[in-house]
Amino acid sequence: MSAGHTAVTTPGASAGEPVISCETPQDECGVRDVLDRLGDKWSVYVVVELASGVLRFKELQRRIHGGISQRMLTLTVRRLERDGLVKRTVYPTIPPQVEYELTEMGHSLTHLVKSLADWSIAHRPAIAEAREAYDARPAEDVRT
Amino acid sequence: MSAGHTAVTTPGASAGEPVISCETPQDECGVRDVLDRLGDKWSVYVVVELASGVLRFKELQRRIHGGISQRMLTLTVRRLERDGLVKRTVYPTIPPQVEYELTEMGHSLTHLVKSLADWSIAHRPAIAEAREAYDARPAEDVRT
DNA sequence: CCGTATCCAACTAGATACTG
DNA sequence: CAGTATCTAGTTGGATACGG
Repeated sequence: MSAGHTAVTTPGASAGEPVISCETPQDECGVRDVLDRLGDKWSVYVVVELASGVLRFKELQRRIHGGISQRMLTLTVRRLERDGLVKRTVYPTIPPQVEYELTEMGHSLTHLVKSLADWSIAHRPAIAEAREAYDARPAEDVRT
Repeated sequence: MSAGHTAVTTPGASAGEPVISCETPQDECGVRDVLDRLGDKWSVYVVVELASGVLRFKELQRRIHGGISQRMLTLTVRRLERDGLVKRTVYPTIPPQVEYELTEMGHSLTHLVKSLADWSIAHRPAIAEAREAYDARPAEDVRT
């Protein structure tokens, strides 16, 4: 609670009262920070996989189903490590062995990821429906 | 609760127990859906501004401080409209007038945005510290 | 006023090859 | 095993000009 101010009221009401307000609107109360971290293609996958325990590089790569390349996995874990969300441990053995695990802060992020997942699952049908309705309309259907 | 299964345990513990598990790991319990929607540069800003009420196109553009272009604002509100998060109302007047507002679903999203903001604000100092520590190290400091 | 169309710059990500 | 280097393709976003 040091930077920026955030306030909410019940969002069920259509509009009128402020739901989110920031003293520094430029950086959106800092939401942008998290989004930049989670918005890329692979970070969330890595966090989710590491949520259940320590993993080595190759094992981590195998578990990510989309088929992440070595390069992208390296970039992703490096970013997460730099932000203090992932701890990287190198054992100078032959062959080399590197282990990755979430830090405390990284684990706290899994809460957010779960919230996102829950919201997504809950609203997926509604979103799919909205998309179909939108895509199916005659293109001049933009009146009130 | 129709697609995918999600489960959590307390994430304070270092590791071991599953924190998040999915039956369809490929799409990460659907987190990817939300992230794709919120991960772009402007969606969150639009949602935040609309959270406090109905706005016209130009007014919306003015309120977004990063200086969003007409093009990007159009693309962003169209995506949000297509997903059923934003309602677009056209008054066929001269000059034309278009109003944007959050739908119920859109308002429920502001909860998530607030969670993201809170987490970001709470951990921003720790992240900044981690980055400095990471950037300041001698580049061969990768031992245990 | 509210867009759409076009062009262009920047960034992201994949494939591949090579190293300690 | 765990990367790094390089090259290339695809996507995103900004600037600008024009249309209803």
